[in-house]
Amino acid sequence: MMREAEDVFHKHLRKVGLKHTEQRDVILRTFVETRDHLSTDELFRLVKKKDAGIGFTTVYRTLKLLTECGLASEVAFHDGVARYEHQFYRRSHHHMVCTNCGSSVEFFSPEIEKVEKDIGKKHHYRTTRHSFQVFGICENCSKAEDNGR
Amino acid sequence: MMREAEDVFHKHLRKVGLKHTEQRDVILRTFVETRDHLSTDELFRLVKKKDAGIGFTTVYRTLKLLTECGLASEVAFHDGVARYEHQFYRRSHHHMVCTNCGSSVEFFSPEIEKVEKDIGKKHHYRTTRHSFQVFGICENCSKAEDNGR
DNA sequence: TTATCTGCAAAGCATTTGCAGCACA
DNA sequence: TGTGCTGCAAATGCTTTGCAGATAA
Repeated sequence: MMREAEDVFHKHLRKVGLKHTEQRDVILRTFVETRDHLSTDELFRLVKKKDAGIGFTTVYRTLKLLTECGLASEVAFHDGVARYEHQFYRRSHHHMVCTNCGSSVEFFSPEIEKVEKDIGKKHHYRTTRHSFQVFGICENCSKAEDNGR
Repeated sequence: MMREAEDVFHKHLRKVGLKHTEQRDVILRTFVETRDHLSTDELFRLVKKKDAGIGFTTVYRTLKLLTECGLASEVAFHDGVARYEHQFYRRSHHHMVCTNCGSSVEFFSPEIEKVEKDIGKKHHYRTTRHSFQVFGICENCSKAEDNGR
């Protein structure tokens, strides 16, 4: 998986005439090996542990590159920061976020894909993507609330 | 409709011990009579046409108040600005946004409500709301693209 | 009278960009 | 050898807050 991600990334770099650098590789590897929804800043902190010399700007710009070549995609948790997750070999999925503690679960829902298609057809839009998140309170937080009473 | 919106707003103000001012009324009226998805800044510009003395901050804070009492709700178009729409007497609905020209259409989809409920139950979340948007290219922009070739 | 409101200006914050020196090809 | 890269610092753009004078109750 890591190998293939690197392949995709390096091909993309060559294709658009950009260079292959040590920093970009470190950032890609850190991103792919993390199973989470990272903000630019969170990824930056992880990258710094491996190579303290890499700056925020480089992480920020590399994340854009990863998004361009389809390795990363933005997910909106509506908490004021952009988050990214890796899209390598992953089925289309969605997130449910706990508005109390910020934890999230992923789920798959073919119905949603169907709604996108149907609505596009109905209104003559050529749809490209959609965004769907569910918000609520997770089991743990619900319990904690009850105990607090 | 305007009358009822004012009622809800004034009751809310009294309830939380806030005052009824001319500015707040102008902002409410402007907001309710506009059928659109307004950013704070857009609403501010409309309000200024009626009363040039009203400042951005007041619009911003009043929009928060309207959201608190359920008259407004935030919609995410993912373009970096917060947008609001009025919720008075409106069925739950969603948006499809053209990523080229920014225009949008509204649609209703009971399936989405069902998915929220089902997923919440499955993962033991007490769901409170969800966010769903479809993105694509509208008919006009598609045509314009074709003509451009 | 007095607590709240208003509008200005300034602060916050995440994101983006300009630039001088560095590194890959 | 030269174009692109890096990281710093500063700019940007939207959102939020502090404050002194104004206003509703």
